[in-house]
Amino acid sequence: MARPFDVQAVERKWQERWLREGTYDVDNDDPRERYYALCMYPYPSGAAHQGHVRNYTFGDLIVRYQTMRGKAVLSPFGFDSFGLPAENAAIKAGSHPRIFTEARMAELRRSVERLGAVYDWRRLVVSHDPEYIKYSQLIFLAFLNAGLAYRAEAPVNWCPGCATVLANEQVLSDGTCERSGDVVQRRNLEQWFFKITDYAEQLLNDLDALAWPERVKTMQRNWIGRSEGVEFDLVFAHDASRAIRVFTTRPDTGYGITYAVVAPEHAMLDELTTDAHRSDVAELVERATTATEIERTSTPDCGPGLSKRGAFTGSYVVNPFTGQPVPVYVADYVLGNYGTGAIMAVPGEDERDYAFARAYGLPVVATVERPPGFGDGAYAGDGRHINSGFLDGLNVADAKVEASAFLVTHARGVAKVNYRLRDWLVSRQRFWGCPIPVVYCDHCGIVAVPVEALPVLAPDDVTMDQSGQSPLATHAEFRDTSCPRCGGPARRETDTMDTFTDSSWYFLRYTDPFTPGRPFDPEQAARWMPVDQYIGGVEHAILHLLYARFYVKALVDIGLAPGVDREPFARLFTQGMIRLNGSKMSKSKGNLISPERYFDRVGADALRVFHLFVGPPADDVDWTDQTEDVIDGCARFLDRVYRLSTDSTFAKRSFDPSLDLPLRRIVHHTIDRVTFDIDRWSFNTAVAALMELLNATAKWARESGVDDAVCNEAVDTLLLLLAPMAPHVTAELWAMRHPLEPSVHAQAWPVADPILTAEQLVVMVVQVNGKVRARIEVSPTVDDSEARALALADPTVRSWIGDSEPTRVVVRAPRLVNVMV
RNA sequence: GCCCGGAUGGCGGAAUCGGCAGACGCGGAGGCCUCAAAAGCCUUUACUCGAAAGGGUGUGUGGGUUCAAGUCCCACUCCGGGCACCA
Repeated sequence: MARPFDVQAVERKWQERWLREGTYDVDNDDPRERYYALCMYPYPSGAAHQGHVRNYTFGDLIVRYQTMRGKAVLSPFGFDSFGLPAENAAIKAGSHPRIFTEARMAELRRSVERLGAVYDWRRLVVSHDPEYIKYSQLIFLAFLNAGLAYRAEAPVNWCPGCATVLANEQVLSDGTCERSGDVVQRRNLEQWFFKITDYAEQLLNDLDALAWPERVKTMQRNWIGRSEGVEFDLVFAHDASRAIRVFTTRPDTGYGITYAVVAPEHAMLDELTTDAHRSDVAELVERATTATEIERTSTPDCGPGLSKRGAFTGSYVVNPFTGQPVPVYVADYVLGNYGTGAIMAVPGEDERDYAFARAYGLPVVATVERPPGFGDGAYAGDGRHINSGFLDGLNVADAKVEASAFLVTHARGVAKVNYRLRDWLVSRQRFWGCPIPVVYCDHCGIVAVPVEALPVLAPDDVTMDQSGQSPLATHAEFRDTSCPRCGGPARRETDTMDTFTDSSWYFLRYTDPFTPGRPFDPEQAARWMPVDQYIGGVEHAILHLLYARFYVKALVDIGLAPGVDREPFARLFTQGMIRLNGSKMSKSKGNLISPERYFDRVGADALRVFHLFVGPPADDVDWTDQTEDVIDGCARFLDRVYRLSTDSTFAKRSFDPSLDLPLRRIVHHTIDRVTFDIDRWSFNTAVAALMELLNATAKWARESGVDDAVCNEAVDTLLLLLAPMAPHVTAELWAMRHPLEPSVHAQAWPVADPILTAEQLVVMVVQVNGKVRARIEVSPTVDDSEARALALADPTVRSWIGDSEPTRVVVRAPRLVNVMV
């Protein structure tokens, strides 16, 4: 494309100036109203891809727009620089992850600068920076001190591909690792956990007040999975002093308990199992505990597969409602780590119990009346209770209340709330992460590394392989140490922390990376937080966004962030993903379309306008054969802006209201439209409005000649409104037109004149029998009877009505009249 | 299976409240400029009947409410995403 100016030179010039002058540096004592705009800090995977471009284009638009609105905008940048890909790449290259990572960081930073996105680089935060490590460890120790970090043996998810354990959140629903795709195995290992479950209730309740996409909030609610019910005892039939404890959300169905089930991991399984059934039970347990998640969950719900998934223990417990003994089974459909690990089974009202009962020939009792026409199977809906003694005739809600009360008095019952959410497993058997700052002493046990000794840094000369133990464990000099408490021989923890711990507080560090000796000054953090606008991909809906919420609440509670809002992100926007031929564009799929190519060919401004214009920001973008043409179209639009702004060949004339007022009205209407659209994140229509303004101004200048003041108002307004979207070309044109003024981005956002935005004439639609038959220009203030008279007097309308009298006339002045005949 | 989204011209999309469907752009067609091309500029472009004036049809499918439905209600189809033995 032949361009009317040297795009590359202009973009380079302004990028250098913004960087050199620190245009978007903002001090903590800035007196203006504060605004914190943040894109999720990126994993440094090298030069930016289109997903980054889209993200930072939106973020930069907000930063520049809010600055023009007169706010002190905090716009920081950083890198989530710890993590597995760097470690794996380093193993492959025989190099150090730091070398690899820092090279990728430099590439990404270069891309971001070439995009023209502006940041306060003084606040750069990097996960693997020793300062950041120090404070990540300080926070870990504070959690440990507060009882929020603990070490426990538990069945955990082991990924053979990554050679490390994973958090539940990192295992996909098909039982594979979200990163490597390997089938995750279950292992019993001693690991570090964070007590996120202490915050389950708050994490759930506080979602309500957040201005987040409903979809993301729903995902978090489902993940937390609150359920209310009753925990109570099922006493052994042969020994009333012993009992298994069960949890249920349907105490009302208690008369329908026809058996009970314990999980294969249940502590009392051995006690329950009689000699005659010992081998069957052992076989089932063996199968269940060695099975991968996939095998355990992929078996069909009914049919022959089920016969392999449960076994009778030989014992009986008593149904507290009927007093009758019911058999106790062990089955893998009951999970050891939810509720009490044991259930009362009600096949009449629970689908899983029904399938199991069918497969094992267990009785099914209906305790809730079925609606007419209901066939076989479990019925989970509402209805009158039947076969239920004192509960008969009650609906489900009322019966729950009565049954719960009964269990409280007769079966040591207590009301109980359970969550699906598990504690966050944070230790990783990998090298490239933040070391966990504790030592193990034979005398003193687990001892925290003293704060003065932080940071605990991993040595550089470590052999990294995928043996399954932490690479640090093989480094004797690091591993072997002395106990900070007794001075005796001790061993360092050699696991590192999940990288999601780093991304759980970086946004706090941004608010004050300046005060020495502390992660951040709580006073500064409290002033900037919460983030006013957080922008990122929806793939973090549960992982990062849940962990960060937990961190902030915990940091406030343990005194590290007093006064800081308990929710980190007031508004969240999740952008759509970019697809190429139907599949997500990603580095791992190797189907990236490099932004660099477009920076070189059409410039950053054109690529930015494309990402804004292509569709709603929340929607996915399909990168197709047409995309190249659309990007060229965006470059063409900017070229037209350039030509119009620099054209001095239009015929000059003096002000003429009939020629100039219509254009001025368009200009001021456009100010309102663009402002409204940016505020509601409708960037595509904001760009369309600017294209319309450009077209209208060019047509006006060409056809009627120009009055200088009117022309300048139109062009300058266009540049101001376009400045957050296409910062380079607008900065250049503004500087050419106003060499003595501050730059376009330092100007105030324009405000529309209400007199000019008020409508002068309205097109009133006249329908006959609901079909548009005429359009009449009317004053916006016409009342209903005038509108009706005007409509009925219109010759075209008359011809459609003919001789007949209208049966009804609906008038909505000044917009519409509908005549029925 | 459950829970969320979505379906509008050849394509991406627009349409704050139930009130002109298709803004804006891409692509296409025609024209101007040019020796010619590129670039630029202008006109046109939902489908359909018609020479035209003008008419009819039209927002995934089928019903409904309404003077009026892309928009609201009911049922369904397809596509995308999330969750999935959580008792």
